[in-house]
Amino acid sequence: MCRLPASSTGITLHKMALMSAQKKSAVKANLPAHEVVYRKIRDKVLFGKLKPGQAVTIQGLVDEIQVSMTPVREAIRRLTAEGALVNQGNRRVSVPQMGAGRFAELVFARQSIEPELARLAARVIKDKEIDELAGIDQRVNAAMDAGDVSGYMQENHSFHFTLYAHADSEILLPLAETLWLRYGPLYRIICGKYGTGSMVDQHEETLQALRDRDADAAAQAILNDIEQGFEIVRTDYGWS
Amino acid sequence: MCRLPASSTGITLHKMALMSAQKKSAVKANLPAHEVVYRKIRDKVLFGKLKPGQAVTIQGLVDEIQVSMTPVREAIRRLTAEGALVNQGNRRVSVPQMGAGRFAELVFARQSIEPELARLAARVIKDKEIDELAGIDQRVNAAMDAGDVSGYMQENHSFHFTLYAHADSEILLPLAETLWLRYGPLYRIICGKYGTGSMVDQHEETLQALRDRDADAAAQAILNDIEQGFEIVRTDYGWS
DNA sequence: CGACAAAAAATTTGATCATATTATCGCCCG
DNA sequence: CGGGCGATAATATGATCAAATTTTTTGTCG
Repeated sequence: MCRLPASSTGITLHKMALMSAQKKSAVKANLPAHEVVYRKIRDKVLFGKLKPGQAVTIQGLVDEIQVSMTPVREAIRRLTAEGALVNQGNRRVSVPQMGAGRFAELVFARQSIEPELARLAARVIKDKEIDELAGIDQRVNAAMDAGDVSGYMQENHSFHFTLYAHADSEILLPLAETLWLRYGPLYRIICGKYGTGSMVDQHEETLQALRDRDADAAAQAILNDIEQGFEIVRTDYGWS
Repeated sequence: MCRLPASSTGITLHKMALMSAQKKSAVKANLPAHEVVYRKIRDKVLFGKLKPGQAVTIQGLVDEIQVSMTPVREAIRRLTAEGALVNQGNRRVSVPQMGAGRFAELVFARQSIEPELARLAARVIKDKEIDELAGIDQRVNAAMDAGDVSGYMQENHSFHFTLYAHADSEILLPLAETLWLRYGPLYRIICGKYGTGSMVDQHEETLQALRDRDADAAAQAILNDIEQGFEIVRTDYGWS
């Protein structure tokens, strides 16, 4: 899946040293520029660094990151296709805004897709991988205790998608990712308003269901986890 | 929403004549190049003009359509994000192939999303719009009677998405589109193998439910329609 | 002497950039 | 308050660089 290091070609140790000197991170240094830009903006949307309605310009990103226009354009097209950004007709793009109708759609879609991913994952997940999930949940709780909103959102995302990744799903998983991209900016506002203290999750119940090898219980726990997040949004915005 | 014709700038009749001579359709001639390329490849995937596994090269499209690399790259990135194409690691893209597992995911996703779109649409659709749908269904049947596989697939797509468009959905509708993009190449093979004679649909039942203002019945009719298509695939490939 | 395999050159394809072109927005003036 | 003018940002192209595949060459072994 990932781009393999070019070990088959005649890359010498000398050249490797040169590369790692030029680029910052030697591990994922040879990622394409458009991929780097994509991930950068994607994470900003996903973790609420960008507000709903905020404009995203090509040249702004060209200045921010040091790349040319072409990779930025590609990244923006991709993000628009994934629903992380929207085209505003007059060739401008911005972070999408949400109303009651869109939120209802988002609720329906997440409740349909994510429990199924949890169910598929529960059937094949190994004990060792459950332990890894438990470790992520500890970091979620730590971030909540520390009042670290940004860290909470990242670790919470990590918990869900580390679980879903085990479902070996090439269709449902990308769907879930687009839904989280839509949810990110809104959820960040809610978290900022109420703080991490009021956040509750069903991660413990999920972990227990996984340890019991009970796929249906895992699906139900994820459904409950999602629903608890939605409930805060619903009451705050009055979207009942 | 659409790009307005550049009437504000100093475009002379002479230049207009030149443009319409160069471009085929004067109506949507001023679409961005990347959009044109995108629609071209998208329709090819959707209606099965490209086989599963078939490679799609940038330079091949540059030669086929007469545009530069940049718009083609953007179109391919967008289509990859939508699942119409897949990245094969070594920076090449191709039409995705399907196995039993992916097919099961596709079945689940379409059965979850599309009945809901039909339900939402049924609540707001007007009589006149139902008549329009009935007209499309007649064209579906005409294509089936004529044994026109390509026409059948286009009109069938038109029937579903003309209905879904009334749902006023910005989240579920794009999801359904990506699922059809995944389904297109596979379904084209099946249609080619068995011909349009063996195809059956639930469009009449759907139309009746819409006329009855029965949203649940409309959702059920679409669910049955989808299921009938899947059944042929299942038996042919032995994916039970 | 022929054939297979490994290595190297060549061609093809993809990625990035700098630049020209074109459309849109904001502002000023009538 | 509306229409033209300049600034700004987006689109599209061709050129350039890098990587991967294919083809050719070469050497060795049967």
